[in-house]
Amino acid sequence: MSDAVTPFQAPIGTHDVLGAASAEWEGMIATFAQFAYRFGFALVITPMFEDVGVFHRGIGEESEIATKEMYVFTDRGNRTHALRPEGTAPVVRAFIQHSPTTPWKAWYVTPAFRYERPQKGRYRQHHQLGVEVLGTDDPAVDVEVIALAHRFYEAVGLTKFRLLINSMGDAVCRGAYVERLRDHLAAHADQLTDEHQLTWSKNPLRLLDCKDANCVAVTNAGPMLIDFLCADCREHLNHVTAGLSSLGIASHLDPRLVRGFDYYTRTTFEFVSDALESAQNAIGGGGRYDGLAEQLGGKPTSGIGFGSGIERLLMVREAEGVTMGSLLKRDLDLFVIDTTGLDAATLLVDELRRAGFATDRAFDQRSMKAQMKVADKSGARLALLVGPREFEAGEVTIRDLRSDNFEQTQRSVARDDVVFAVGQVLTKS
RNA sequence: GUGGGCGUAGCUCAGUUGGUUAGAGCGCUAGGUUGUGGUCCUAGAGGUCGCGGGUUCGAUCCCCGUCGCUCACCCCA
Repeated sequence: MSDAVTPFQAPIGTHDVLGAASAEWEGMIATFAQFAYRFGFALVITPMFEDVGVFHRGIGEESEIATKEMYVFTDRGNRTHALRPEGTAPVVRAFIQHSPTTPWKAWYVTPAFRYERPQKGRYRQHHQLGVEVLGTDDPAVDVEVIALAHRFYEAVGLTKFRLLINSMGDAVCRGAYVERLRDHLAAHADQLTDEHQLTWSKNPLRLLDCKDANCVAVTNAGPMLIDFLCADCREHLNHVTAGLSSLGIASHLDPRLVRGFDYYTRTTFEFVSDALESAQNAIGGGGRYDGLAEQLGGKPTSGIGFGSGIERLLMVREAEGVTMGSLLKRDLDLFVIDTTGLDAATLLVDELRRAGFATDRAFDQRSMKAQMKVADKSGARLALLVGPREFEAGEVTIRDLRSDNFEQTQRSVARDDVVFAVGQVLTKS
């Protein structure tokens, strides 16, 4: 006797997508792919894991993600790899490795892994849609990337979201500001929360992201980067906000906006949803990373991108009660019912599928009634019946499953005319 | 990493102040209709009451542990 085996479950913080959710996912990804194509982006696929250095040098060794959230492992060849915690660094690594002509516009859809306790809208494996543009620092590209995100959100039915924007400065002005901020924090360190006692000197910008009232008070009283931008950075930011404005896209300057990765320079942005009560209200974000390629060993190359969480988008869609329906039609055209006990369905289904119709069938020799039920649930427009009578006569019965008076509209056609006949019915509706 | 809530059928949930065979709705299967779905009726299948240990004559219920889910902190998509 074998012992009962406890069934395996998906690992903590991960989830399977199937059933009703799967069409939403497929629709979300297909819609994004369509927008990316429309905006001139091509798909890029990079490995799920990289040398851990790609992320350490990219997102910053002191960042939360690098220090305690990455899935780092050693392979059998003693190489230290990390599962990708985000989408940008690997794409930039690929850019450096292959030197495509610039501007290089790439889009991606990928899982991202972070070891953290799951909660609403936060998982150990989540999925991101995003784009990157390498090789130009034209503020018009910033506008294009942000506009792509904005138009995409609109297309999937979101309405209650805001665009927050800020500038992180560049090599010229950011360093000087960080020193000033550090000095300010040093003078008020006693007012910061315990967990920030180590953070403020190592990564002072992180403090701007804190929601603790005392921290907010301290940083609000201190210097703001927006006031210390060099002339070039200031002009760049002005170009971006003006460009967005000309497209009718409102942006809200948020001088406190900083993001979780160290690689950002100049334009930084985040889309937040007002439809969510929860703490996880960011549906996407990104920014410019003009120093990243160099940090990863490449030639100095400007870059900008954004990423958006699929789980978050679907969550917000639900929270907003989007009524536009499924993003993707996934009902079948045809369902073949075969009660001959022979291989009539096998041949008919193959012919119909080759002709381009979405077609399915039942198995296991079930009764006509049972097969009809399955046909109905499949969402198919037409049922094609082949019973002994049709088989003998060389015919197929076409039944409109979406008609109120299907008895009247049911008719038989010659077996050889089926493709033509269903084509007529399906194109005129 | 820290803290709260919750684990009963595929799903959503009742229930037992500890006591024989644990329930409903939906879903699924079959029949009513010997070749016809969406309505209706009938029947059936499906549960080690998350798992392990303890207390007890007896535990799905009480206690402890554990695993998982969930929410919040932190952080982020």
